[in-house]
Amino acid sequence: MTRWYSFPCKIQELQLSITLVCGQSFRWRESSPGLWTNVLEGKLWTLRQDDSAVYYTVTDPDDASDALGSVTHLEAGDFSKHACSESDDKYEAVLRDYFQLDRANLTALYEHWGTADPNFRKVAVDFAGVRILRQDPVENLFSFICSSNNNITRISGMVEKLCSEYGKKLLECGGIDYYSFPSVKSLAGEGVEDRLRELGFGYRAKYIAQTASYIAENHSELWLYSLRDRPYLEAKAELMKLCGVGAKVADCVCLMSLDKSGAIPVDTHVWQIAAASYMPQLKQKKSLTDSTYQEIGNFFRDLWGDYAGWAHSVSVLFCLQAQ
DNA sequence: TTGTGACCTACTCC
DNA sequence: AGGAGTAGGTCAC
Repeated sequence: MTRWYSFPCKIQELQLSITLVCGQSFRWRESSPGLWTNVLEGKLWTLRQDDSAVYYTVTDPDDASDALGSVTHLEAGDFSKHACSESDDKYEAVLRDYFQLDRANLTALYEHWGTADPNFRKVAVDFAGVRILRQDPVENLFSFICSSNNNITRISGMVEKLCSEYGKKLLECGGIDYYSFPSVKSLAGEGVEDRLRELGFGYRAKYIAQTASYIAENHSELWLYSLRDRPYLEAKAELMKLCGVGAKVADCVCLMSLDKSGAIPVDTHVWQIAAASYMPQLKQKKSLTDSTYQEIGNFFRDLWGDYAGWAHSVSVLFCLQAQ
């Protein structure tokens, strides 16, 4: 029997429907209306929320008693039939960490950004509760190496292939196999580049294989995690030594898995936003140079403050919606 | 330093 | 039907 847990959480602090699919993580699926499913820390999670709480189930493949009780799917009205326990401390701690609920008060941050920036205030109306996730650095890094010059649909498919090809199968549920994200070591194996080429990764196949080999030979996965304890610019410089990791991807990893809340990935959208609404002098620039890249990041950090990277993600949503 | 073009693929548009 | 254009960049001149 699947057990549902819950903890109190206002929608202004966390909106799952936007946060989970706005291009931070490429693995969350809406397995049934209002239910979000993904693998986290080797377990299968399904989340749901209402105005006042987040509800969740966890299936641990190592726990035999769980194996048959997975729920990624509910018929209408099913939810009320499930008993809902208050919470399980260790599971709740995983989610609180992933959503950074104890790190940042989003309501206060929106207030701060809106006060500092009238443009932000307009955006915030439509996009409450958008948070930066605290992702696993390995998954975050390799997913965003896939993102270059690419679209979200294809990126998601590539990440899925990475998992089914090189990850570990955790369990099957509702006819779907769920995998862990591959380790650096498994991506550093023989023939990975050729295989990824076959799977349609294009030139990113080389980036993935080389980056994995480089980390496996010169560092370790722990090294990647340890960048959480280094200053922003140092962590970014380290990441940019990796093949296929330029300024934008490095900033994505800094922001989304290495705790650098001020990192601003300047992609084509951010460049457009900056030129259109904040820095008109950029309109005459033909391309995004290194110095312009830095100039844009510094501008927004100055405007929005320490959590500028978080505010930036909300603004990008507005830009995408406007298209 | 800044500017250009190539790089893989899949999907959209005409 | 099929070619051009493009999508949350990076690397090499």
